[in-house]
Amino acid sequence: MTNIKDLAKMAGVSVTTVSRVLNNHPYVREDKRNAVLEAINRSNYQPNINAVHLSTGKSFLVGVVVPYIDHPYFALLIKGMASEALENNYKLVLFQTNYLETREIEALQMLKQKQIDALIICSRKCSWSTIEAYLLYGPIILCEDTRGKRVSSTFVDHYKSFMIALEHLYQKGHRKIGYCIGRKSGTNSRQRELAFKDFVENYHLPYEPAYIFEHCTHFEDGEQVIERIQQMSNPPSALLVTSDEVAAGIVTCAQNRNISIPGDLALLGFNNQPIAKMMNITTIEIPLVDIGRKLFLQGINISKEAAYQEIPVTLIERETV
Amino acid sequence: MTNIKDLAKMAGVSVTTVSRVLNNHPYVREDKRNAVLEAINRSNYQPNINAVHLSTGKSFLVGVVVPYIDHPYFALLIKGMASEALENNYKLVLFQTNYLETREIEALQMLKQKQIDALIICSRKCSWSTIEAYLLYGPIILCEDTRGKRVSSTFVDHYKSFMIALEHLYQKGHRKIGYCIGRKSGTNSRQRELAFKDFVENYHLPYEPAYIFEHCTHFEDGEQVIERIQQMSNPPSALLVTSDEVAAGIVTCAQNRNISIPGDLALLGFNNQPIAKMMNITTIEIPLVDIGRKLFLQGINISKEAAYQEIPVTLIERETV
DNA sequence: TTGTAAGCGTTATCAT
DNA sequence: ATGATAACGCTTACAA
Repeated sequence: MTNIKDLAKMAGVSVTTVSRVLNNHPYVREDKRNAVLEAINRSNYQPNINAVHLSTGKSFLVGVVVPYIDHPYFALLIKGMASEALENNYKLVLFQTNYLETREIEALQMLKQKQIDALIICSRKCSWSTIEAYLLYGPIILCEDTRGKRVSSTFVDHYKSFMIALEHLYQKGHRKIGYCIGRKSGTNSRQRELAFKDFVENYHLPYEPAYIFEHCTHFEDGEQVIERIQQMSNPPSALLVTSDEVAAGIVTCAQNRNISIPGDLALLGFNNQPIAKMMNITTIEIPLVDIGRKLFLQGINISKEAAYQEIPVTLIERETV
Repeated sequence: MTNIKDLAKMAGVSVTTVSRVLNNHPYVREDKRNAVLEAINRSNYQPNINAVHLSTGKSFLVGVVVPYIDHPYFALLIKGMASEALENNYKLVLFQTNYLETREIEALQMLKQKQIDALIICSRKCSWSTIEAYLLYGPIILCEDTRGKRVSSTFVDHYKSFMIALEHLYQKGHRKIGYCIGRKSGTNSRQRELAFKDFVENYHLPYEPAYIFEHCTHFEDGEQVIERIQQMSNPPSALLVTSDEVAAGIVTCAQNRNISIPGDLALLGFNNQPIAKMMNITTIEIPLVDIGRKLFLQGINISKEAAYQEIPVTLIERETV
């Protein structure tokens, strides 16, 4: 493997000069520059990036923490980050955690070890104080409302968006409303639960815990929802579904069992994924790809101040409500 | 940032000794070891991994090239690799290429630059000779049949599996068979096309180019397939669909338009994804997560010889054929 | 068992 | 404009 020293020898210049032409620095005479360039070509030279990293203290790697990669929500977020990474010459290091705290900490450690320049946490299990302890070592960006804290974030106000959705259902005459969610813990989930409680209280509706369906993340999870609803003596008439993917699964399963949508059950999805359009699912659009881009940009922007970007959502009416 | 030198000073030993306890080497007296350990605790020390990499020439990073991350086929492959990476203390660097050759080359460059220890290419656009040129710099693993070439691979014989599927359809009485595929180029696709041609020839069936549907990768692509079929005067009676996701989309769209499955159109999917089970889709099971694991292991195994692992597939009969 | 010192391949500082 | 040389933080002969 030829290195910068070899090049210097071949071109009859110093390593400094080689480094200069490599990095497009000024102050190098044309003939020397050419000599170096030629040496580079002849030798099939490639810089050892680890050496560069050690020397510069940067890695051009950004870590991304997601619970699951094989979930459209996160896949879309990643998509946005990946495209922005490409434009800025960064690479993404992926951490799939399955919501295991130890794996999140591994990612945090990599930040501390300087193997990554920044860490974007799309959804977390670990406590706030854990994260805080690592803030010292590099930017950590979150995809949840962090206003008031010393970390940047791009997020949607899930309280607000849930409220929009609930109000819409109410307008359409629904009084027995439930919702499907991935997990009950987590900042975003708690925001939604709060919205739900406030809504129910506001309109003097009964709070019905059985109307909350957990573990709804994939298409196929729709089946359980339908099953449980069918067993209920007093089932909900409408469901907020925090992922279009799951909403699509519910629609499909409902069709198979001759449950009419929205007649017997109204459905309001989230994200406005392509599948929602195809299946005509009413949904709350969340520009995930765009959020991904913004998250990434926050990660590589070295402004000391924490920034908080709230992303607005919009209701898209289709045929399931 | 405290470094190994500081530790040495604090513990009153040499850097070598510190390095030894850091790496669990033998030959270090208990009291010195403890002194170092204590210094580590006191100082909140964390090794700079880039320095380690430069020194050792290893990065414990493995690159993964996929065209799209937000596609279940690749997501499942990645899932397998990620879990194996975890067990072996490696991290994954993801390259989403969208089948752009330049992006594949970027990944190859990172191998050359030693930023990654190995590169796993799940699906490629670039030519064989391009890959060959980079073989020199580190292991490159492919997810396609590479027998006869000097690269390792884990793959399914798509010719064989397509043949199994086609035969099954034939047995069930189908004579007008078509198939849906992501893209027509690519090693795997060509294998399938070959199988299709041989099959058709074997049974003296007409080769009907219109029965081949390209650009079928996501659920929502099912809609176009149905649309095109409805416009045909002589539509196929059965379809091989190279992703269950798409098959599910076709089923859904068919239901909406009162097309009976398998009555009007039989469907045979691939992969046996969860969605196939839920929607009762007959499919060819391909153990993608397992393939992902094996690919990863090949990447980090430093045997000089190329290894070729063929993964068998099995037909799972359900209700769409 | 321990330590000195030479790498690893760059970039950055500082003379010249 | 150019080049020594130190620095980055670690591992690893080699010596003791």
